[in-house]
Order: sequence, then C-alpha cells, then structure tokens
Amino acid sequence: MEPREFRIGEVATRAGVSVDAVRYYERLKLLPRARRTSGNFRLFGPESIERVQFIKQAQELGFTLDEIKGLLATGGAEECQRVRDLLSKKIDDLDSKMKVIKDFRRTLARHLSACEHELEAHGDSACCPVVAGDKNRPPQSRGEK
Amino acid sequence: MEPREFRIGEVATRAGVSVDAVRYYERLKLLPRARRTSGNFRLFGPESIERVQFIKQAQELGFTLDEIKGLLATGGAEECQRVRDLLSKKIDDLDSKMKVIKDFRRTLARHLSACEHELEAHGDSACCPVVAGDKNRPPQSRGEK
DNA sequence: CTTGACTCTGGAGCTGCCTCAAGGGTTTAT
DNA sequence: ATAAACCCTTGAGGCAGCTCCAGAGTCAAG
Repeated sequence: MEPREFRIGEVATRAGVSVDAVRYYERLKLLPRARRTSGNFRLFGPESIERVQFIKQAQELGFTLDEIKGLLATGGAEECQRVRDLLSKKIDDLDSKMKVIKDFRRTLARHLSACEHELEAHGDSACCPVVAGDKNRPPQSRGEK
Repeated sequence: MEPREFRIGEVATRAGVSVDAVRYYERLKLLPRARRTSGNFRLFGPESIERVQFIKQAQELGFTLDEIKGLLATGGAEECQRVRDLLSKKIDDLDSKMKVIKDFRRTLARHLSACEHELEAHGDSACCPVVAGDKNRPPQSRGEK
C-alpha cells in the first residue's frame, strides 16, 4: 500500500524536482510548512506531491511562482473571491496562450514546408530563411495584441 | 508611407521591447549587426522589427533565446538540415505544450466551478481549496509525462 | 555500533534575461 | 548655436528560480 507520509527526497523524486527545490517552495510558502519527525526531518503528505506537480505544470505554462502562490491560496470569504477572479483570469490567459501557440505553430510549419520546397527545387543552396529577410515572406497574418 | 529604416528606439517601441533589449539581442546575434549612420547610430530594416516580434512570441511560449537563435539561423547545406530538424522538433513541442495547456485549463476550470458551487451551497465559508488538500479532490486524470 | 544514505540550516553562487548608470557623442527643432 | 531628445559603449547590477556547499545530525540495515 501507498505510504501516507514522505520525506523530502521522496516528494522530490515523485514530483520530478530537486530536494532543494522542494525546500525552496516551502520557504516561499508554496507548500505549507511540513511537520517534522523527532529528528527534525520534514514529513509531507501525498497532497504535497500533487501540489508540487501542480506547481511544475503551471510553471511550464509560464506562470511565475508568485502567480502560482496566488492560485494556491486557501482562505475564506473575500480571499475566496480573489481566488475565483484569479482563476477565471488565468483561464483566459490560457485561452489566449493557446491561440498564440496555434499561430506560432503555423508560422513554424510554414517555414518548414518552405524550407523543404526549397530543398527539392534547388538542392541545398540558400535555403531556410526563417524570418531572415523579406523575400519569401508569405502573405499572412501579422500582429494582434 | 512607411520608412525603410529605423533607429533603435523605433524598433524597440514598434516591437514592444526596450532599447536595451534590442542591443542585447544584437550582442547575442539574434539580430544581424545593424549598419550604422555616419554618427554611429544603428539602422535597422523592417525585417528586424519582425524578427524581434518573432523572438518575443517564441519567448512567451517558453523558448530560450538560445533555442530561438537556432531557429533563426540562416545558412546553407547541413545548417539547413539542422534548422529543418529543429523546426519539426519545435512543432512537436508546441503540440505537446498545447495538450498540457488544455489539461491545465480543465484543472483550473474544475476548481473554479467547484469554488462557485461551494459558494452557492454554503455561502462564503471554507471555499476554494485549490489543490489544497484531499477532501474535495475530484476523481480525475493525473500524471502522464 | 558502524556505515552509507539521507536530512538539516544558512548562505553563497549560478544562469537567463535583461536593466541601469556613467560619461559621452548625434540629431533636429528652434 | 543651443536645448531636448535621442544614441553610443562598457560594465555593473538585479530578479527569478534554483543549485551547491559546509558542517552537522538522523536513520535503517547489517
């Protein structure tokens, strides 16, 4: 059966971060202060592992630790309101980020196929002008923010 | 009509970055060395503005300047091959990043609606436990990497 | 009861990506 | 020809997010 308590090393490996990073998150209060063994070793519950995973995921998506801390806050009343607002704002952020990714993916794909065409047409010379100059710029979307 | 040459300040404001950042990109060779006026002022063409915008966009998506530099390289022959490989790898990256975003969006949306339910049900007390504890954890997807 | 793996604290150090400052030239409008 | 606004270089500084280190204590296995 799964244990209910973990020392820092296990939390770290299970969540895929370093031990130092876990301590760092605790310092920044992204994790609640862990209780300790008699010998002063931290003991975390499984929810801490989830939390670290959440943190990592959010980070990959470009949220700062500070923003993440905001998302993780758990208070009552207007704290709650604040979190709800933050949540819906973050969801909007994700939606627009999604759009940016789609656009950028199209840009890259366009370059890729241009590049491959070039290769077939002229062999290896003078190809892949990825955002290099104006020639070869496809007539397409630009700018939206 | 649009000018064909810009000094660094204009490039910066048009692309939405600081003057220092533009110089920095030039130092890192993300931009080609600009030609200069007689008085040693940099002069950029419009493609440089595009390039800076490209850089910014890529950065928002989590690429490092180094990776971006790789994408921007413009050489011939096997340099070209390398760029093509990089491009398709980056496209894959974007696809998986999309997936992560979708998942994460679902997570946030779930928290949001849980939060709102809670509010309707119990007024303001003890709500919004975003990844806070086990209670109230929805039975759902976890882990995939 | 020793050994090896693990953990503790505090603080320094590192990488990426700028930003700022000093001390000066250039341009342009008036 | 002077002032305001811009630009130059070099080099230091700053912030985020860790990472590493020393010096010491803890724990599990044998």
